[in-house]
Amino acid sequence: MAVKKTSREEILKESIKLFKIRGYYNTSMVNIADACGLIKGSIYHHFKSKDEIGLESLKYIHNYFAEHIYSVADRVDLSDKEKIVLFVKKTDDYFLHSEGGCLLGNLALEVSSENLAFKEEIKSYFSAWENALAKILKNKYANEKSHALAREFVALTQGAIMMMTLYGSSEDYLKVGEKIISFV
Amino acid sequence: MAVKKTSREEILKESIKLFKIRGYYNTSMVNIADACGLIKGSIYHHFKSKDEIGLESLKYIHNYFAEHIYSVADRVDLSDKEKIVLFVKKTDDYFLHSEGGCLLGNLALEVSSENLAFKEEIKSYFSAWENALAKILKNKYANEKSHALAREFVALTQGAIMMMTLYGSSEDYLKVGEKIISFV
DNA sequence: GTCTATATCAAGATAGAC
DNA sequence: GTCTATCTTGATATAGAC
Repeated sequence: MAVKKTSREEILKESIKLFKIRGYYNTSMVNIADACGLIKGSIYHHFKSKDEIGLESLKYIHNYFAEHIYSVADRVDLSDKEKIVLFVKKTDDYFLHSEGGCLLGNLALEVSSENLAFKEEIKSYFSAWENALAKILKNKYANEKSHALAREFVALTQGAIMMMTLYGSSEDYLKVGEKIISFV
Repeated sequence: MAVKKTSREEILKESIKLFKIRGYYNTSMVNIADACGLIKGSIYHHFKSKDEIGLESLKYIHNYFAEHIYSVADRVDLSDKEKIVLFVKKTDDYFLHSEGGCLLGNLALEVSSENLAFKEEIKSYFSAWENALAKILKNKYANEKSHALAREFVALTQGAIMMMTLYGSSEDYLKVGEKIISFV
């Protein structure tokens, strides 16, 4: 909840864009510096390494989802149906405007077997996503069933984002959201 | 159908393993050469560039799927139910023993927005997957519905592979196959 | 906080000996 | 077909001036 927009946050935002589109290893400190209107060396005043930028980028997105999307599951002023509709709407708003797909999903496949810290952060992000969905499903399904459905929806969403990114069409992605809603 | 195992194919097989686990950009010519018991420069006798190895790797896997898995949809000696069961069994046999997940799915997220030739090959692989599944579904569902279901299964499978790779558990992945079978 | 300059290393790729 | 040796480029990262 920082009031003042920090330079550190600006660097993270530009890095996230680049990591999603170019991939992590294929994004250089020069690419990041260029996007920020800085020179390569200046980035090291804000971050001590590229890996730190990578990990902070993952945490930044995870934090955004936790604050703005997963939190919907805890709203006491909404019915379950309203919760899932809002949840899906917010997820759509994010991914339909996120060039390059899902950072955490992308790096899950590219980096996670090489970098344990990245891997743990990515697992934590997906687990939180599952838990939030399961919470909304719990009044209608048993606990285990809720989690199984939630896991399936997360996987389906990631697969749909992959296809949307690859084919440049959001049509099938949007049907996933409708499907999730229909289960509540 | 080459009788003699070529050195070129050996290099491809080692490269595919490395690309899946380490990622494309993070795999160097030295990594590939080491895995083949060669020295870096020797690889260039077989391939003119790393990008050629990458593209040939994608085609190699695509060809394997077309020959051994997608072809099941054209079997005239099997019922639709037998086809889908065999299709899923062969898919499972592949991915349950494929450390690092699906090469084409991984590179879809890492490389495809940077390399058009890779992107086209990856799209072609997923389209062929969808077409094969849709062919098996066509006797039970309308053409459009068959393709919509097939696309959904492909996306769900890719998402499930992502989660299987990340969490190291095949439990949820296997349920996807059962689900596909239940639709025929 | 950003710059210039540089250190160090590893990348992709090529030439030519054996 | 594999090797040694080398070229060139670009990577991460650091030191110190402004």
